[in-house]
This record gives sequence, C-alpha cells and structure tokens, in this order.
Amino acid sequence: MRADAQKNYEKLLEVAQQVIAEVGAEASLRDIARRAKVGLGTLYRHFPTREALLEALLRTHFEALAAKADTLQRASASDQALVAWLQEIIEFTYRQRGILAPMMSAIEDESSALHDACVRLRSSGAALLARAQKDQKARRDLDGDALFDLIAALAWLREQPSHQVRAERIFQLITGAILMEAATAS
Amino acid sequence: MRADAQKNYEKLLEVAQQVIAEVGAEASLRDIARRAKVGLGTLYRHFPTREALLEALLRTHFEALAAKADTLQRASASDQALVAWLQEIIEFTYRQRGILAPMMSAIEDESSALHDACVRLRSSGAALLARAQKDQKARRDLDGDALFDLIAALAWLREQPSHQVRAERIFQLITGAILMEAATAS
DNA sequence: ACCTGAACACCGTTCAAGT
DNA sequence: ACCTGAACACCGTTCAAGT
Repeated sequence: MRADAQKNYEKLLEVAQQVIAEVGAEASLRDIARRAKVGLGTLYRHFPTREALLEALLRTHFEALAAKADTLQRASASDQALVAWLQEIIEFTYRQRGILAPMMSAIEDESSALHDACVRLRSSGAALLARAQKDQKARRDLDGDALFDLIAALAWLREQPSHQVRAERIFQLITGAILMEAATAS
Repeated sequence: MRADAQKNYEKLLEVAQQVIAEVGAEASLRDIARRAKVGLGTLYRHFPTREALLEALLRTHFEALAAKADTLQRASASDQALVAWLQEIIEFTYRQRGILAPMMSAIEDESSALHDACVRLRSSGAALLARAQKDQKARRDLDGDALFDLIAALAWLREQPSHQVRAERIFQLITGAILMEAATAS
C-alpha cells in the first residue's frame, strides 16, 4: 500500500471509531469521510461496504473475544466459563451500538465482510456450551446456533434505553435457563 | 373532517398498510404518499410523525390484543393464558416487521403516539403474569416491565431471518424460564 | 495507484402558495 | 380547511477526471 493510502486508511479507522462510538454503527459514511478529511470515494475504496469498515474496526475485539473463550475454556469451571463469556460478548456489543442488526444478517450472508467474525464467535460459544453440556451443567437441547440467538437477543435488549435497569436481572434469567439447576448450587 | 380529507386519510391508511406489509415499518413516507396519490404535506397533516401513522394503522390490532388478554384471563388456566398471549403478541409484531424498535422507544417516551398502546400492552401482560404468580405458576421475581423486555427480545429475534428455524425452541426456552417447573406438569 | 468530489437517485421535514 | 409540491438539508453509491 502506498504511504498516502496507508495514512488515509488509518485516519479513516480512527475517525470511524470515534463517530461510531458517538452515534452508533449506522453512522453516516459521508460524515466519517468528511471528518477524516478524505474524499468519499477514498472511504469506499478502502471499505467497499459498511460491513467491511465495521469488520476492520472490530477485528481486534473479535479476536480478543475468541481468545478469551479459549482461556476460559481451560481456566474456569464449564458453567462459569460460559456465563463469563456471555457477559463479555454482551458488554462488547453494548459498547458498539447498532452492531447487532448487521451481525445477525452477516451470520447468514456468506458474502458479508462480518460473516467470518460472526461464525468464529458462534463457534467459540458453541465450544463453551458443549463443555458445559458434557459436565451436565447446561441443557442439552441447545446448540451453538441457539446460543447465538440468545446472545443476540440479550445484546439487542441491552441497546434499548428502557431496558437498562433490568439488564442484570434478564441476563440472569436467560443464563439460568441455559444452565441446569445443579449448576447454581456449585 | 371534510369529505376530501376523510377520503385522503383512509386512502393513506390503506396504502400504508400495504407498503409496510411489503417493506416493513421503516417504509418511505414519501413512497406511501406517492402511491396514495396524495401530496406529501397531506400525509404529514394527517400523521405528524411516523409513530402516529403506525398507531393509526395498528390501533385495532392493539385493542384486539388487550381484549384477548382479558378473555384469556377469565377463560384459561393462568399459565396457559400467559403463554397463549405471549404467542399472540409475538405473532402480531412479526406480521408488522420493524415495529419493535419504535415500540421499545415509545414505552419510555410519553410524547410518542405509540406510547399509550405500548403501556396498555405492558399492563395486559402484567395482569396475566400477576395471576400466574398468584397461582404459583410463574416466577415472582419478574414484573410487567421485565415481561415486556422478554416479549420485545423474542419479537425482535423473530424478525431475524437466521432465527426462523429456532423460533419455537427459543420461545419455549424463555417461557419455560418465566413459568415454574410445576406448570409444565399440568 | 490512488484521490477527489460532482452527479444521481433517493430520504424526512417544512412551508409558501394555491383551492 | 385542506391540499400541493418545491425547497432544504441530508443520505448511499458510482465514476469521470485529476495527480
């Protein structure tokens, strides 16, 4: 990549990070280009779709979550590992308002730039769930897909202002429904 | 209301019904006015906000849901009444794609045209929940607000194409978490 | 190679001008 | 009273023209 292109790329990511933190993932791409002092076409050259921009922006976060799942898988009791990871991923998506809708479409759309990241998250979750199930700590009638749905629902709720005060309670209700009774006694 | 105004009003509702069924609640207002063969200002005169249009469009549905809750309250076992009503409301919102986001903001925003309808739904749910709790059939650590959150989460999930195949399973998981174990034995 | 911004086809919202 | 549509301030996306 040419030096000027590299600079534009980085400036765009930096500004996009800010703008999306301010107004959410539906932020105006025009506005991002403007604030990065870059032509609109330059933004489209580096990031052909909004999903490509989001993916570049969140790549390190996605990787960190996958790594975290591996660590928990080895370091913690299976039920606690699952719950802790759910908490992590929901906190992450909460910090990236508006990321949930694109993630839910991406998981089905193999051409989406976010597809791979979502699939990786889903399989991290599936692995944690599988271990908890083997330990008799989680219901066996769930799979990684169902877990992903539940995460998405919790994460979407978390985005809703009216839900804030009940976030913790609802999280426990759902995780309680995933885990088996015996797990709470440990 | 003048005869021509009345006619425009009805034509707008009719067209809006169609367009929203096709593309969801975020449909272009411009497009609705165009297809109703009415000036854009006329749409704004009759429906000053998108929420006002949605409210007019869904008023009868909202009332039917409240009435259904009353019927179930009297006619069915408390746990079955609650589950049946949850199913109804989720089916309803599913038919009105995109209605969930405005409903979730409306419940907190007293100035929203959808506010009253949402509050009414929430209290219908709260009444059903209260009876089930009195019968020892539902967890006592939930209230109408929490139930509304859970309904919203389920209804939002239902809008997601990737979730379709698991809709029934996740619905049962959540309702199972609301109801107490004894209830499933009845 | 890469950048730029005008151009196009859309929005939501307001409001002067018409009947 | 009510209706109309132009006007304004925005979008996303593409692409000819520039360096």
